[in-house]
Formats: sequence, structure tokens, C-alpha cells
Amino acid sequence: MATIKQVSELAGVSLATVSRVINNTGQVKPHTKERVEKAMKDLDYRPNYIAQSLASNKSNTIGYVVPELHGAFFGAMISPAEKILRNASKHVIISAGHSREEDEMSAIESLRDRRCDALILHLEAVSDDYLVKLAKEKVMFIVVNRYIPEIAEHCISIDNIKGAEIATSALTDLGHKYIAYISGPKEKDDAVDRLEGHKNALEKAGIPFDTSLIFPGNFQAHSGYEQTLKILSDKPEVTAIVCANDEMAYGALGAIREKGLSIPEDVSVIGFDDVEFSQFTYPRLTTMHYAKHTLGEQAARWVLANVYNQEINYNTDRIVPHLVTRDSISEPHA
Amino acid sequence: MATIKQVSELAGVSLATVSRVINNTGQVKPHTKERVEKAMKDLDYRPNYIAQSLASNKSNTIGYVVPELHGAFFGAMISPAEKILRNASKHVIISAGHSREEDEMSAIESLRDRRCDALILHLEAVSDDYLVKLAKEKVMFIVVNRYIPEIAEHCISIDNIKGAEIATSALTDLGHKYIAYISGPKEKDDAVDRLEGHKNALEKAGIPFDTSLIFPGNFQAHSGYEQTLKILSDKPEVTAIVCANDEMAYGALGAIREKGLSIPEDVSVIGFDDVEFSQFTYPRLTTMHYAKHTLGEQAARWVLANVYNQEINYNTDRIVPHLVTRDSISEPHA
DNA sequence: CTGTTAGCGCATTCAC
DNA sequence: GTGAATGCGCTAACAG
Repeated sequence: MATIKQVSELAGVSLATVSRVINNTGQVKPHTKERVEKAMKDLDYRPNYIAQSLASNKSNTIGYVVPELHGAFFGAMISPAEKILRNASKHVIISAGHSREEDEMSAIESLRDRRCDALILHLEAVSDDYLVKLAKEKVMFIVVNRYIPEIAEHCISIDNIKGAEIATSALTDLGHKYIAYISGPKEKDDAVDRLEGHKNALEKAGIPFDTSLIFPGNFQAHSGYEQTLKILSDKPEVTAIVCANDEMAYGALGAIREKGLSIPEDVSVIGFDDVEFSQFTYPRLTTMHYAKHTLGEQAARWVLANVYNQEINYNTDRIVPHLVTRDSISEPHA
Repeated sequence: MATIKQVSELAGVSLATVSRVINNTGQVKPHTKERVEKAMKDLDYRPNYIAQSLASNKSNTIGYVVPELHGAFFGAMISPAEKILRNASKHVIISAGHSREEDEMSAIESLRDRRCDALILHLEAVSDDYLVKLAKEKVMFIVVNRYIPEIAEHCISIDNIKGAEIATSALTDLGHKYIAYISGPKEKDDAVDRLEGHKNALEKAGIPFDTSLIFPGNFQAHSGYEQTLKILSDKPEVTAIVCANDEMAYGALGAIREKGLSIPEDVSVIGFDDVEFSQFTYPRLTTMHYAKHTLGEQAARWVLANVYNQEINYNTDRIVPHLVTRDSISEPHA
């Protein structure tokens, strides 16, 4: 591969001049600029990003730590971020944190060693304190799908409490009194928040909170299935199940059908996330929707604005999910 | 951030020595090694990957071009690749090609400028010739989910023809005579291959190929829905529909239900890919399964073996999908 | 407008 | 074993 030096020799100018036309910095006489450009073309010159990074102390690279790469959920957020960043000639390096503190931290470390200009962090295991500390070290990063009051301006998140409140309220509004809840893992913030929202809604509706109606899930379909089986046998009075995410709702639908009951006539089911597939379940799943792509999008914009000083706006307001009414909930049976 | 120089000063040794203990290259007296290590710890020294790359002419970075980042399909392949590579202390930069030739080529170019040590390419628009040429230029890359005879040793792919043959045969074996086929876009290799497999199966079963039973889809759920509606109204004799991928099958299921028909009693439906969600449809989708994660996994292993000379085995044999029998197909109605 | 020079942080000969 | 010197390819003052 040709270097800047070869170009300068072929064009009969100095290194600096070539650098100038490459980066469009400083003034270059049109004529010499042409010569340089011709030389670059002739040599099929392509700038060496690595060398540029070292010299300019900017890598034009953004590190993105995500819990997992598979599953429909994260791709929806990464996708718009990658698109925006790439349009701005930035590269994104992706690392999976696997929801384990150790992995998340090592991912961050290695991304910093890589001299990423900024980090987009979708973390689930690392503590708030760690991130607050990171902010104090002046590391440029934006947290996605998580809210930390001390560094709110570094966060782009959704309001899980309000969202869950809306979900359960949709059920109480229909007249449901016996509502089971399949929760997410209690280590995860969003799971905790969603459960809280559920409680709030019950309170508003004047329904006493009953711990025995809370069933522990792990956000995966299978746990939704298992817990629903348990609900159906242990709590026959239940007329509605709210699942802390869509995947568990899929499991719930399967379990209910398996027991020969119909949805929503016998049991209503509501989910959370409105994953792409949720429109294809049978019956079609009623769930809480929020623009997942917006999270990634705003994160990318934050980076462009705050790290690369581009004139682009973004906002870090918490996103409030809204209800998508499909076919899986109705009034309770008599 | 501390540099190697500061470490050398603190430890009272030369730059070279520090470099030696960092890279574990050459002999260093245990005692001085300790001193250096202490200095590194004291300064919280972290090597600068960028500088290392420039000096060593290796970036320890792999570029991964993928059609799209969203959707359940690609994540399943990227995920294991990222994991394997990261365990080997490599980073992966991801770029989306959006199935457009221009985007795919520019993604490759920019990844090469980035001095990626290797590329993992999941391409849909770029021509075979382009890739053959790339191979001649000694670019290190492995192609995923695509087979190009001239550079077979650069390809990790599945056998779509055989897979589709198995799918349709499952139907003919059950006695179906009137089988509609919803195809993928004809620009995509896998779509073409799958249609060919379908034809082969019909031939084997002694069923004449009827063009009017081939309906053009685009691999998306909505087209499966639309085309199924058309099939149901135009070709009432059809007792089974084979969809070139699962997503279109989801649409088909919805359309059939909407018409008040039952699955599989009235119409059988079979898919291809066995995407994660396909086990949650109702009825559960019978489809062609293959280990998507294997593609990414073998690609990563290829890179480790061929680019980083690690002693690790991999194989580039074409993967033959197998049938996963669930609940969406049965004998045709009388 | 353009050339000279000095690093960026590190790996790697080559001497000692 | 260890150190000094050179260069990777490019950017960024600083002169002129």
C-alpha cells in the first residue's frame, strides 16, 4: 500500500502538503492540489487510519458494549447507531459484556486501550458507582437503557416504572382483580423498575399487593412457560398475567394453550418491549412499545455532538413506553 | 495515560526492556522484570494498541461486514465469532452492508484502510468476481453464508439446495401434490438455491413443476402474508405452502388463520432457517434448521488459524440443514 | 501557500 | 541480558 511519502514524491511536493489535501486543512493552491490528487489516484493511495490515529490522537472509533449480540433486542439498538456513526466516517467496535461484571469491565478496559474516542455502554452488571467514577475520569461515554441520577446527562433510557404502570393499568381498567406477574431477574434494574410500576398500578386501582402473585422469571421464554404453568395450577383465580418482557409472554401463551385455555377469554397476557416478533404470535401480543432504535440513535448523536463537536442535536429525556393494543388481553371472564 | 517511556524511567531500564516484558519476547532477568512490572502497576500503565499496531503492522482487529445488524438472524452468527475472537484478544469492527453493492464495497474498503488483519464477509450484493479478485490481492478474508467455487477455501456456507430439497420432500412424502412456493428475492443466491432445491424435490416426487405455483416474496413477513392470501384465493387446490424462510412463514400462518382455515389440517406450512422465534409460533413451525452459530464460529476459527497462525482447527464443509418437525405440516386433507 | 521538523507510543534490529 | 537507535505513516506546529 502506498504511503503519503510516495505520494509526495510522485507529486513533487512535501509530506505536509499531501496531508493538507487529504484532510482538507489549510490552503493549497488548486493546481498543486490537483497534482497531489492525481498522484494519490495513480498510486491508489489510501490513508492509514492507524497512523492517523497515533499522530492525531483520535481514533475515529467508538466502542460499543452490549449485553449480547444475539437476540432481536440489541440489534435493534446497535443498528441505527452504527449507521449514523459510519455516515460520519466513524467505526464501531463491538464487545459483548454477557451481563457479567467482569466481562463488562474488561470490555470497557480493552476498548479504552484501543483508544476509542467514545464509548456507548449498554451494561447490566456493573455498578452505578463504577460508571460515576468513569465519568469523573473524563472518559467520554454514554449509557444506554439505564438511568443513573448522578450522571443523568450521560444516560439515554426508558421509563420502565411508568411503562409497567401503564401495562398493569390496562388490565385493571378492564376489570381484572387477580393479576399474576412474572418478573425479570432482580439483579437487573429494568426488572426491578417494572415490578415497581406494577405495584404502583395495583395501588392506584385499589388492589392489595399480594406477594404470592409474583412469580420469578429470568426474561427468557422458558421461564415464562414454567411460571405460567405454576400460576395456572396454583392460582386458578388469576385472569391475567403480566410478563416483564415479551419473551416470557411467548412462553406464557404456549403454556396457556397447552392447558386448553383460550387467550384472552380465559386468561389475558400482556408483555413488555414489543419485540419485532410479537406481532406474529397467536393471538397477537398486546405489549408495551418504545422505540428501541431511538436509544441507539440518540446515543450516536450524543457522541457526534459531544465528542466530535458536530452541530447535531440529541436528547436524553427518558422515553415513556406506550401500550400497543393487539389481541391478547380482554375483560376477565365471569 | 502512562507511556512505555515513563515506565522505563520509573523502573530505571530502557524502553526496549519494558517492551520485552510487555510482549514476553526475549530474555529478561527475573529481577528487572519484577521492577518493570511494579512500575507498570504503579503507573497503571496500559499499552496503546494504536501505537502497537503501527509499529508491529498488525492491528489485532477483524472487520466484520454483515447485511444488517437488526433482526434475529445475523446476531446469531456474529455472537460466537465475537466471543472467540475476543478471547484471543482481538477486536471486531462491525459494518453493515445493507445488501447494497455500494455499501458493501465501501465497508470493505474502509475496513481495509483500518488495517484490519482479516475480514469476515457476509455479503449479498457484491459479485463473485469482486471477491475472487480480492482473494488474488492476498486480502485475508473469509466469506460467510455464501459459496463461491473458485475460492471455496474462503467460504463457510450452508447447502441451500439440499436443504430446500429436504423441506419440499417432507411435504411430498406426506402425499401433498399441490404445493405452492413463496420465494425469496431472485437477486439473492440463497433464494435462488432454495427454489432450485424445491424443483429438485418435485421432480424426484414425480410432480410436474408448475410456474403458477411459485409466488414471489422478499424474505419479509409481510410478503409471506400477501402471497399466501393470493395463493388461498387463486389456488384453492393448494394443500401446502413452502416458504423460503421463516419470516415469510409467519406471515403465511397469519393469513391462513385470517381466512378461517386451520393449520396444518387445511394447509401445511414449512419454513427455512429455524430462527429462534419459530418455536413460539402457533402452531409451532416446522422448518429447516442449521447451526447459524457454527457459521460465525468457523469463520472466527479460520481467522485465528490462517491469520494469526494459531493451532486451531476449523472446517469449511458446506453445512446441510436438517428438518425440524414441529406442528405446522401434516398429511393433506382429503 | 508550502516545506521542515518534531513527535505520537511502541517494536525491533543491532551492538555491547 | 540490556540499551541505543531507527522507523511505522501521519499530523501539527513553525518557518519561510
